[in-house]
Amino acid sequence: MNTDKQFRILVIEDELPIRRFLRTILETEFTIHLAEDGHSGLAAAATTKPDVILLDLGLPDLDGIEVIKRIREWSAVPIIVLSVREREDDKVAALDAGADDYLSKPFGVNELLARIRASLRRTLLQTPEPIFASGDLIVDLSSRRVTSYGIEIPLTPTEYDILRLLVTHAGKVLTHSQILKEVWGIAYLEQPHVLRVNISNLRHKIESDPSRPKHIITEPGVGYRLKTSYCGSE
Amino acid sequence: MNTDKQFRILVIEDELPIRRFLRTILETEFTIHLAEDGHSGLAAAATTKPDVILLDLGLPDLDGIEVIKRIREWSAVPIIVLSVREREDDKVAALDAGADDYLSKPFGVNELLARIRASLRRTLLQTPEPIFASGDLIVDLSSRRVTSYGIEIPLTPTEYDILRLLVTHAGKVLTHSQILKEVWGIAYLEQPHVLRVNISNLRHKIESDPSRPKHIITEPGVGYRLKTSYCGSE
DNA sequence: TAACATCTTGATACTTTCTTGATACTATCC
DNA sequence: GGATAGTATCAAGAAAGTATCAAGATGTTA
Repeated sequence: MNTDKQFRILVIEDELPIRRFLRTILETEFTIHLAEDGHSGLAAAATTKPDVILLDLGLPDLDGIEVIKRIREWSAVPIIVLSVREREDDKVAALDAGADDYLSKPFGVNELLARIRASLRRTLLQTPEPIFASGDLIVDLSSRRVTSYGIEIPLTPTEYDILRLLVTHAGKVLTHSQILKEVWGIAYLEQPHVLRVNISNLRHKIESDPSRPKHIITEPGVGYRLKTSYCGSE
Repeated sequence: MNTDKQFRILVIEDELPIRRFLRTILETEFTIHLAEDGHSGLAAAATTKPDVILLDLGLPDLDGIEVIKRIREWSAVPIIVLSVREREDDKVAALDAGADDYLSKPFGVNELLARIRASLRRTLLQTPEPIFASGDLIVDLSSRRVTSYGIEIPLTPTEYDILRLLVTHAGKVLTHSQILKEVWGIAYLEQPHVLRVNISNLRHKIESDPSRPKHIITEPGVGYRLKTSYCGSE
């Protein structure tokens, strides 16, 4: 969240006329960033750290629902969907994927502005940074980077999924079944072995002494927990 | 925010058929409270502490905008406006008064449900879970952590299960059989010994003087009780 | 197809937790 | 005081859960 009065809005929209139109009506009140497809939109969401995202569902390269999910992996920024799709199913899918609001085109300018204001008002109170830091370990969910003592650590997709889950619930215990369900799906609920192997591998990458973990704590009989604000010397 | 799965929804709507309709579609998933005019709606908002309010703008006694403003004076509960008014000015006025969303009648049932879920999801992120605190002892059920004098205490699954049971019924006496049934299952009903051993172990971890327990009180011949708001020196 | 990274699975060593029996303590009643 | 019923503690073996290595399976890329 930006502290000055000028909030940032990211517009992800492939049609040039609408992009221009949105910029015109928004730029007097907000700082505008524009992206014309899903991939550059995702990149811009990470780099420009907008306070609100306006998203068109019909992008040329990525499905809009997919864009919402990918952003929701690391950010709680308000997402307002703008779409020509009027079908209720589309609205439900977008909202359940993590969108905050859904406006059908054509929409009224003042209504859009009012809905943006409503979103901003809600998030003014709270917005945690999507960066987890604890001692030597830094996990930046927006850029998908993990570093320890400043050195970048390459993680496999599965390892990163586990770590992301732990980071988004840092400090809390996640049960084996919770992790298995989120990372592998419900079919793997009864296979804690695969989780243990991956936790072991993860520890060998991010812990300085894997046999005495400082970050990923085992809660015997229950699950694992990512320790918050670990500060060396113990 | 309610901790159980059943969220509360307050419907403020003067037309009986719509009230009935909303109750029908919502009551399988939520606990529903109904109010038929502005004044009783405001009163109900204060007494029932809903997690979401559905508000009709066209009430007989008070203007809907006025209702939103009055609620916003003391509460941040999500308000979703349901209205036949299609004019953009009405939407802007409602949103700027503090409404979170605006749905024009007639609306799709699934869209309404999705927008309710979106509102609940947002508020779920920012409301911290309640914790139990009594003197030196702090039990945080949401992160499964127990601390005494700020020092984290590792508990075994069984010990934690017992303590959780005591915390969720803090102050009340739990009989031996109740605890045995909940923690070990009905097969262990006649084995109070295993419970005693675990209570003893638990006390040695969380009591500063296990032979004179301040937290887990023995009720001879009955069971055990977790003392609430113990504040030292007694 | 080869080279590479990743995932799954099995075997094994290791650690923690649970259960059980023996024993000691405490309060109450006679 | 002694008996009794209920309670508390200790310690050791059994059971359950956990960590690690490494080989085979799978999939991806050039």
